[in-house]
Amino acid sequence: MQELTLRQQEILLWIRQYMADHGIPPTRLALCAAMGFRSPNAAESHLRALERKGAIELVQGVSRGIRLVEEPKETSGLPLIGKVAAGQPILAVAHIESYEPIAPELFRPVAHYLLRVQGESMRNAGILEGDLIAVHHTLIAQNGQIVVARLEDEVTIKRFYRQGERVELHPDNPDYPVIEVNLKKRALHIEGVMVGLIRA
Amino acid sequence: MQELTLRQQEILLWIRQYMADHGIPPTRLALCAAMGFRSPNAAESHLRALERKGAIELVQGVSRGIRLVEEPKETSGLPLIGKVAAGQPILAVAHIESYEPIAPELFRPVAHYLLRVQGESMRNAGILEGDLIAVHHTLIAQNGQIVVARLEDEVTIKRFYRQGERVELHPDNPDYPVIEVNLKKRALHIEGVMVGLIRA
DNA sequence: CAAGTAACTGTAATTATATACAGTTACAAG
DNA sequence: CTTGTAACTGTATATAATTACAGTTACTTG
Repeated sequence: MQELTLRQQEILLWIRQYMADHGIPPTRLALCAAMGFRSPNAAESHLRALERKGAIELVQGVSRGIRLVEEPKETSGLPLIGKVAAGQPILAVAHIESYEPIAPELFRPVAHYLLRVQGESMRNAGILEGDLIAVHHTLIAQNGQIVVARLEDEVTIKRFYRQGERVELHPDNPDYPVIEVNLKKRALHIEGVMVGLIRA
Repeated sequence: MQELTLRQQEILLWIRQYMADHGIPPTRLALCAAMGFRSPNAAESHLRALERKGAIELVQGVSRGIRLVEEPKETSGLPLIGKVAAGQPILAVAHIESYEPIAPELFRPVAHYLLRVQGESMRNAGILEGDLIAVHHTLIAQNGQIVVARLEDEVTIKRFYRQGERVELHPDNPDYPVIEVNLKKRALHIEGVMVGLIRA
């Protein structure tokens, strides 16, 4: 959205207020009356300007055909992370598929985001492909916890075991191999620990 | 709000959908087109009826002057059902352990309540002891669906298969037996179907 | 200083929309 | 059997609303 002039901001604000009050968008004439315009064309051209700048959308030929273009707001809920591209931070906005209406406090410790599970490597822990796991963002994990780990730009969900410099990432599925990591040789980052699961 | 006729419910539903889609209430003519009316007065009188029954409000002289009257909605969240005592309806208030902050619409079809899982009989379906399953309350189930069933006062979660009078309730765990029911001999009630799962 | 743009006035025409009035059909209840 | 109501058809009309066209004024920018 382009920057609005002061007057345009004022008008956009009024439209928002009108819609909150009346449940429907205003007409050109209502805008005239509110702003003190004597010409409906003043309203019209303001609306056109707002549309040009991406603040609203106009549906032509339709009475009250004004749509607010929503700002990407943070709803109370948890961001759902889909596929994570290699080498990018997990919480990059680009990865957010949607916000799910789930209270973070449902989980203990609180969940920070949801991650869609790919593959069946944690099948025996009751984690299936397509499930959403709730993740608490933390850098430290206890032995035996299920963690979201990043191993050389690859994000994976495994059970975490550490002894000194040696870490083992265990799948909960005999068909998958245990991953052994020597922290001195390969970079391993804990992104968070699993605190819950949603299957929708 | 008074009770609506089937047709009125249908129309109210359509209005809701229209508003969700377009961001503005519909006109009488739009309602006509959608419902197949040939007369705008059909739309008008339906709207009047809906207003009389308190489902909507009409603002006279104003285009698209239709306001939805909000239902006093329940505590947003889903009731969590713990142990169900034998012989009692599953949704008895006495069984409600708590309300969990989860939107029913997270699941499709919508969830009506959560049920705590006891036992490991559905282990291979990724359903573990202590998990909460989201249940859509319905009396009909399709073959293969995971259902909440009541068999002689006992509530159980199993996969449902039916052929005529014979029903099989399959666990997803080879350690548990398949339960066979002849509907003529034993009473079996479907309480609902599983639509999701929460592990907190 | 010319050109572009924001922010308007003023008028007019067309179309979108609400809404009244006069009926019809079917069904349920007293 | 009448009365009431839901669910419409069909016509008509006033008014609500959009939108085009022709201007004006002030300010900013190359």
